Amino acid sequence: MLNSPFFLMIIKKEKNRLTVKGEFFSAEQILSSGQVFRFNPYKQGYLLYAGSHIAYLCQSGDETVIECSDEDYFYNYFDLNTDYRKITEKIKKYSFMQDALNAGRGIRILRQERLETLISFIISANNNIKRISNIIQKICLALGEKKEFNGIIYNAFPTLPQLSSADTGFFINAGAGYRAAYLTKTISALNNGFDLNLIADMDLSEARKSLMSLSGIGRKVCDCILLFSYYRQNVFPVDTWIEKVYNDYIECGDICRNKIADNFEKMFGNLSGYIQQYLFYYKRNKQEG
DNA sequence: GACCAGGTGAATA
DNA sequence: TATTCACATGGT
Repeated sequence: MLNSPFFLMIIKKEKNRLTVKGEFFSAEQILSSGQVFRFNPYKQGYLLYAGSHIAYLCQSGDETVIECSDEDYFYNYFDLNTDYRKITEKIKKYSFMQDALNAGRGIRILRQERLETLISFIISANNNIKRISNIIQKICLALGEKKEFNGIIYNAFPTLPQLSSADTGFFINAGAGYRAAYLTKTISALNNGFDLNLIADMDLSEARKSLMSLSGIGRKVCDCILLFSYYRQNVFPVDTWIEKVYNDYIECGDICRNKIADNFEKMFGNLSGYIQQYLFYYKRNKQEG
């Protein structure tokens, strides 16, 4: 049992199990916020796959039980050491954020693995989330190590050597389309001295310049990688949904996405990543309903 | 068929 | 520097 450092969230950490309580954790909201592509409904909850790990999330009321292969891994993964009450208190000051906050209060910024995030978001370009998930699942099935937890068989995300065994034809066959060539080029760069760990110590512009030198990584994919696997909270990835939001709330015009991202980042600073996630979730779900 | 989905890279001016 | 276009694929 941990002493929770904040009020509304009670966290219990036991072997292979986390218990989370409070308004700032929603399995449904986290999984459908577009950060993560490997999960599926299972029994009363969801199975979630991350790197070589697996978790079963089951939420009833405001309590979520997470049965998982590694409780320390998922404690960090779900960013449970961060007080989202403090963050949302600051965001509340922006009146136009009220609805988005109320709709997605249970969202958290995940701390995902670098290689998996990088490969996943190269695939995400000009694509939709269902297809992205299918493509990644095929890649994991074919290349990832087979694992077992509590009787559930699953595949880990492939390691770099495992990814390197695939050629462009394999990724086309997995459904990646024209992004297949981006993948093999970038995987090749990673095998030839490009060190993802060095990005963590660079300042933002240097990190961007470096990541964007890889094939298939432009400003938006780069910023998703920085936010979801390097926890750079001061980036504001701008995709088609966020562009709609900007046109709705800020100013409607023909401003390019990079400029929108720059403007949002100036407006919101270190709150950028959080605000981006609340808005993405809100806009995308409202559209579907 | 046209348009869309967590856009990028190359060509062009 | 900014603008324009082609690019796989599956769903609506």
